[in-house]
Amino acid sequence: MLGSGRNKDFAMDTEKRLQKVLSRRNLRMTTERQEILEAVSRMQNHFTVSDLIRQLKSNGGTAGRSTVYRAIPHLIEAKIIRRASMSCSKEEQRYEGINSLHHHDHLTCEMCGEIVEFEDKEIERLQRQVAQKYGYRLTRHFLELRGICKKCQDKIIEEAVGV
Amino acid sequence: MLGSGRNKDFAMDTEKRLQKVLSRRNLRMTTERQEILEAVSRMQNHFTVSDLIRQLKSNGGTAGRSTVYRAIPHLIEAKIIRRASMSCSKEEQRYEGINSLHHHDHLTCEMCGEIVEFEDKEIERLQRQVAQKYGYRLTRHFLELRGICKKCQDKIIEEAVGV
DNA sequence: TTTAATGCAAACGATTTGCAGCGAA
DNA sequence: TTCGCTGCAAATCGTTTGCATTAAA
Repeated sequence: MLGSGRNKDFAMDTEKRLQKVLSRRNLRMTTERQEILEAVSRMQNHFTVSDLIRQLKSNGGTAGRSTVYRAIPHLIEAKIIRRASMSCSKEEQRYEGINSLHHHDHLTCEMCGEIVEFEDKEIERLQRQVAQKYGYRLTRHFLELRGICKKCQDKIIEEAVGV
Repeated sequence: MLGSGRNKDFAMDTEKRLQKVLSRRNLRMTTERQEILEAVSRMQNHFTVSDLIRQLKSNGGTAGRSTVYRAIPHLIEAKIIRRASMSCSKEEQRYEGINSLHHHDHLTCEMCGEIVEFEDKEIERLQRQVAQKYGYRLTRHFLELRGICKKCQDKIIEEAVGV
């Protein structure tokens, strides 16, 4: 039941999907929310709320900061964006657009901040297996690997050896 | 008995490790930091800074909130505690004591908040494999599965069916 | 003695909220 | 005409920081 329904949702364009989520709760599609959608569609990689607002303003948008914040839960529910990093508390939350069914997790370099996106079906299968083992129905997962990328490893070695 | 004996070992062991981390940076072991260690050793599961302070105060400690916050990075560096949850944005950060080398991840119920700790060597092997594939040296990972536990699933069904 | 550590209160910064006017349905 | 939506400013709240004082080493 979930499968084909979800595919259909993804085929719908983002405005329609947001519309659907909104009307399900008797909420309204406004010009501000359209501006926000437009800005999201223009964002390339990961972005913060501040990034999004900058994009929105530079495109003539007038929506305010709190309006953007108020829109985010709906955008997430409509699967238009998702949280992109589990970064710890105080940092500004990062988001990313979802433009396909292609799910991925992140591998972050702790020195330079480079982010590699990866997908591992086997890890996801094992996650479902773990949830099942404890009687849980899995709704989502957060996986972020952190490490040191090749370049930064080289940099460390250079500094140590002095070459 | 066993309990207090373990606490003592934990306390002795941890004090040494903290000492080492501190002196490496020319920092000092103070009575407040000992109080905090003591409180950490008394915490059972996951805890917030507020929980920790409550424990500390109830045990006669006098260390203030900012002192606890200032101690946390050192406790983490000494591998005495670690972050326990990827809690999103505003929630108070959760920590947990590390009393053995036994590593685990978390499976959280999104309705009742129950947390199951699990360990999956195979998932960890695959994570290392992913990091290697991109030339990264893995330093750590954050994995949190979220879902609905069996009890809450039953509750949902009861409410829907009206039994 | 030196200088890190402490408690307090004020500051921070991302996010949320109260409110009075505005606008979609 | 409804109510939900908006911008604004003020409020939250976990966390950090400045400062004068205290206390390890």
